[in-house]
Amino acid sequence: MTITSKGRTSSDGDGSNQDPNRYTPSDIEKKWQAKWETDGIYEAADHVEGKENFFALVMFPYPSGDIHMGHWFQYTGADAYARFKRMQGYNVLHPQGFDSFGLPAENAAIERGEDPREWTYANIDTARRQFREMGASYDWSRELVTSDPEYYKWNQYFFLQFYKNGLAYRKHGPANWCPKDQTTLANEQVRDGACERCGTTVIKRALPQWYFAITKYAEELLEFDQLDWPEKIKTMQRNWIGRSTGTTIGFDVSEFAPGEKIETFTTRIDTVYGVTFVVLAPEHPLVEKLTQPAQKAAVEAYVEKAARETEIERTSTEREKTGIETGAYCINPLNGERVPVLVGDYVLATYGTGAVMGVPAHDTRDFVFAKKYGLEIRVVVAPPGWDGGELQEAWIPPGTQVNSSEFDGLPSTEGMGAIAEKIEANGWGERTITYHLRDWLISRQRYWGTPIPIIYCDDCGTVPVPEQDLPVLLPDRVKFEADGVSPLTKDKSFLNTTCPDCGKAAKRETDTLDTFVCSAWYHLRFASPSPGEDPFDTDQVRAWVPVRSYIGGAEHAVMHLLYSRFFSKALRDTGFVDFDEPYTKLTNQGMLIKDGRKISKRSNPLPPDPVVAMHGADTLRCYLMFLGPWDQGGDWSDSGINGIKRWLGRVWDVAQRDEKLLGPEGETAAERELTRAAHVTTMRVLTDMDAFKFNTSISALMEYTTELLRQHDKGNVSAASWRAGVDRLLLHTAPLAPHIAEELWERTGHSGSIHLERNPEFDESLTATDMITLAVQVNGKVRDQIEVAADIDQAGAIAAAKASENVARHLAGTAEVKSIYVLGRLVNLVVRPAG
RNA sequence: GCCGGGGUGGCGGAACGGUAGACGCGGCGGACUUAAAAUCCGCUUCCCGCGAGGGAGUGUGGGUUCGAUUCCCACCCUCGGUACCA
Repeated sequence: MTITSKGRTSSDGDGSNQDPNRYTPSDIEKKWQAKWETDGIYEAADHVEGKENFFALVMFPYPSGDIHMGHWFQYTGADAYARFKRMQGYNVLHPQGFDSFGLPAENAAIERGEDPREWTYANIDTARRQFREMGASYDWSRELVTSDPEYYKWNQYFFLQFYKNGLAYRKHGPANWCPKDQTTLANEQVRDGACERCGTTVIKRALPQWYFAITKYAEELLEFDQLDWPEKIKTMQRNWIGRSTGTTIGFDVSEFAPGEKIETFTTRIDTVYGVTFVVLAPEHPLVEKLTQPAQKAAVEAYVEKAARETEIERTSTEREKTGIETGAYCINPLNGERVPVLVGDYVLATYGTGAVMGVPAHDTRDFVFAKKYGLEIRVVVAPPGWDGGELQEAWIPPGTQVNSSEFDGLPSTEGMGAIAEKIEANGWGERTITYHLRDWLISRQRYWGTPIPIIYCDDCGTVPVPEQDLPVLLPDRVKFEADGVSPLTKDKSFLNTTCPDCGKAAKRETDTLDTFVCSAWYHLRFASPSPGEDPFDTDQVRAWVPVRSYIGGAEHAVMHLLYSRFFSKALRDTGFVDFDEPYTKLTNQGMLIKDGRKISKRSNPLPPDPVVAMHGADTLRCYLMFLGPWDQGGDWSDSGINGIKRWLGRVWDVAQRDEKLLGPEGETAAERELTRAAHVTTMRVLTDMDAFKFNTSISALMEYTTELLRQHDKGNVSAASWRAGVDRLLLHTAPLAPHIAEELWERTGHSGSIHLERNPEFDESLTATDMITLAVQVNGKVRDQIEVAADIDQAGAIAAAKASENVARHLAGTAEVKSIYVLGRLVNLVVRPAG
């Protein structure tokens, strides 16, 4: 086939045509993927003369099966950005790996009788192949797999460092338990009272469990000044940490339990004179001591019932508040009043002090509760204009202190501080800050995870595994039994060991670490993949971290992202790193949906492989990025992909047209027009790519492609500027469609990879035109469009506007009020009826 | 309830306070073809009009402005997140 000036090439990929000039994605994509890998062009050196390092990280996948379209959406966008930054002249590190520990592997193993390790590593092989088909620019030399002993060894190592420094501890107490997954869960992994993974209602179970002391960093984790993160994620973290300032105040109960006080926490100490009862959580340690003989049976029954209920049931807003009297009374230290002590299941043992002061007049829950049990409702913060009558509902906003002894008449906003001061001065309590954030529960009663490196010895107690004995290897070929209990508890060769201190027989800890421990520091290992005897090399980490661009889904806002921040701070305080934050810039890709619903393997499937086979990876990449603003997600439809395919076909065509048909260089209008289009395109593409606006980048490139084709058809431009234009098009296309760009770069006579080239530059002064179109408005309505010289002045523009026939018609019979000229845009003639 | 997105043609979506609908899909018409596919060219917000042109129009109602998709106020819908947090 000969390519003529009108030459067209077909871009359908049926492969039946052997024409070497045909765009056949499957051929060129395989070819380049292999070559890039052989040449190692995406492997990042730690230091390159004259280049600034840029760590472009994307959240690594869990290898639970095929890479699906949602992954493509996320990873092609992240890859395009990394490629763009590389072409901006940065020394870019864009690694990939697998977060391969976790429940799905184990569940699959139980369901299908497969070994979790085999299942996982088979999935990883598939995922690796699919990533290669995507044409992503990963530095595979740094790949990491978290279930490899050389990785999880360091989870164990860090656990021991944290243990030594008081940042890891074991505690016996109520923990979230998922009955289906047969394991405890961190608070962050409980959504609406249900297991984040399987949706099963979570119950409380008392167990000895390991924790990381994330709450020590609660205050520091609220600092986001250094972080260029989406406001949404920062807000979610703030809410999760849940800082509230208030006052703890003790209510004396020595009449019933000598020397005891009920500590309560409140954010509304201004209402303390309105306390008419105090409620304890059913689990509160004082419940038993305070309950009077007459109430004993009833209270015990109530507490037992509450224990059987789930947190969702107990905290449902629809549910009626219930409570029961203990028969005991406590003393409000401010006014000496004796108020009843109740037990109520709407009070949570895990928040604040596990006891609340009841102020029905100024708290919605207390109001309902008081109405139900006939308790006094005493107004102490009067609403504006309050007549002293009964409230119809709790008054929450500020007001004026009443019934509050010497504080009467003060605005409650001032009463708040004054009352707190009095309480502190008298030693009744103190101003306190509480957090919703709990310590990170890291124990999992499951097999497929990092073994916790602890040994229990009858004589020496809890003994950490010595560092030189790491890793504690996860045993192979374990047996899974129907009871769902972790095989580690039954594997004698694992379980039985000797005490490192005294040498006597001892038992290993059988719990494994939460998989979120793996992802809390993986970026450090990417920066330093083979450091020898250390978890990572400090200089290498310093070269790359903090991560300059981190990409991932918003669903990790309070799990991974919070844990990772904690890990950075804990590693800083244990002397491993010298920075505070792991990821200085975060971008969330949006969600890819189809038919208005999230894509899901079962209910709404959308496998990428058939699309790649039919259209090619470049087409799919670009299509996903063209769907809409990438950070807001996309709406998949099968039909639209043709538009991208046609565009790439046109790129293929335009790059290979015969330049001999074009003329010599000269200052022609067509030449200037082509130059202008070039600079406008580069300006748009550079701006948009940097802001993850791949969709508008692509539309700019589509327009530029059309312009190049049009100019070639006319044949009035020089071969040199034509060639430069094609180069520019290919360079801008390279991050988005890397294979076709590379193929055409080679075919147009370049040596070396296009992906190691620099982005084209632009000169803003060359983006201007000689003639411009001005809109002419009369009273804000467009009445004509006029062509004028670009350098026209205001008077000239207004005169030209008035010369328009249609404009003149609308001006007839009016008097001029004023005329506005917006430079290069429009003229607005403001008039009113004459006379 | 509270906190964040977002409501624009038949569809996905563009628009520094300045010609609303770029780019693409789909549709319609045409070229090429024996024919079809592919490709290329043109048209395509709605209403009135042969046309020139006119009117309406960015979820709703107000406001600021010469001019508002854009800024302000009130509200509706929708998608995420989150909550007896004392």
